[in-house]
Amino acid sequence: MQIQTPPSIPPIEARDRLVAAALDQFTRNGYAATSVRELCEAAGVSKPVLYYYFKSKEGLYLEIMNGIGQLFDQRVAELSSINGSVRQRLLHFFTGMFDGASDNLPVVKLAYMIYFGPPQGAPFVDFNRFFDQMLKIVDSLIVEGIELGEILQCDRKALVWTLVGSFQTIQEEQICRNEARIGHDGLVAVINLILNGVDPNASHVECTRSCKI
Amino acid sequence: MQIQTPPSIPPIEARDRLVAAALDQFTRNGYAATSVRELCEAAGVSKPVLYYYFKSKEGLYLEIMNGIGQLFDQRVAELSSINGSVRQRLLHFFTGMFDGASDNLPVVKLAYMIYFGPPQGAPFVDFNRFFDQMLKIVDSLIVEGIELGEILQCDRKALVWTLVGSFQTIQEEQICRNEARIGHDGLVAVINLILNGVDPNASHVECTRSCKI
DNA sequence: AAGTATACCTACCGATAGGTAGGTTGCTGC
DNA sequence: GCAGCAACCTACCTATCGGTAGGTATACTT
Repeated sequence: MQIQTPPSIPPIEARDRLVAAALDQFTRNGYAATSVRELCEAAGVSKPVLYYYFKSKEGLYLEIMNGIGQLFDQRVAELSSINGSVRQRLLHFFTGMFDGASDNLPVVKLAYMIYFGPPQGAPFVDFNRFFDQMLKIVDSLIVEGIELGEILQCDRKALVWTLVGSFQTIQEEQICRNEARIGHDGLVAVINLILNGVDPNASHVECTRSCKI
Repeated sequence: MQIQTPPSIPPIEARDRLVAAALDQFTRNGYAATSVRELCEAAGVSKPVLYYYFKSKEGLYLEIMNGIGQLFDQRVAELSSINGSVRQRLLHFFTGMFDGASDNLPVVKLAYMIYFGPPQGAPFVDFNRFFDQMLKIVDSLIVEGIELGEILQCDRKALVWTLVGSFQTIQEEQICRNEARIGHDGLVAVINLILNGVDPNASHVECTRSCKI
């Protein structure tokens, strides 16, 4: 069988090389600005091979979208099964999502590009469900925290958006900067600062304010 | 002069119609997936007219990018000239940026698309300066707040990222959802929740915690 | 040995891309 | 009145697009 593998490409299957090339090229250039010719050159195959495995450019794109969805679902499942205080579970959830994203930066970068960017003629993929699911999980944990007296009665919606919003922007910093100015440790500091602000046992967390009673 | 203006387009100059069409089409479809033909059809002119005014597709794109930069700079200047407490100035700054963005959603949407998306063959435009400038302004205000005793000594970097991160995600919600689940009032609630958490005079803002001294 | 399936190939298709050549019309200034 | 300019036009250019037709080579099954 003729295998026209350029020496620099490891001997993986043509199909996998196409997926890898597509992830890379779609992240770098976007859907519309990435040609089938470029994808096949990067994968070291001819164009009919792409059509043989994926039926179309769009088919290859959807293959990658399905992969992203599965990655996210798997990660969320992994992070929903620890015990501890609500604060511990919130920290575990956020840092787990953050580290998972940092280990898959190209995939996450593509997901953000699609979330914020225009379709570019690509088939529609609704990434809102990722964000929505995060809001839901964090809200559940906050409800539990309030019920257990770990979190002050406060504007729950504001607290959810503060936590998820901070997380989101720190994650975005990893994607949009070559050298991120804040990372895992900064995320932990942010989550702690927020939760310290709504902690009923404030003296427990180094309250420096002089309380007026 | 032959003006082939479709009846639905108000009689504004061809150049302005091209800019408006380009903003709309680049936001909807992205740079690469928007053809010169589509732009000219939307503007009601023939292709040479675009080349007459902007020299190229790229030239039209850069015209819009310059406009975005100027809008942002003007807005920041407007919001930097009020008096009041640090909290009042922070609220004014964030709500002013938010309302300014809400009044120019297509422009902000395009800016986000470019910030998160790939170049798509478009000339590079560095939108980091917008985000960087926000970080800087908020950090200055927090430094002042700590000096004035309005804000507790705390992890300043964490506080900056919490405030700007929450703002950013709430603004992103306006862009990515047809019906945003949080808006101006939610933003105010979030900023207040964060600042309440680092307020030295906690009882002043309805502290419900029982302090242990 | 022959037929079938898989995994690839080259050559080519019609359509559209970004862009230009060469032109027309109306207005303005001299 | 005419030259020059601004603001537009049609017709056309080359290059590349997404995709297919028709094929080859190898391995496997009968």
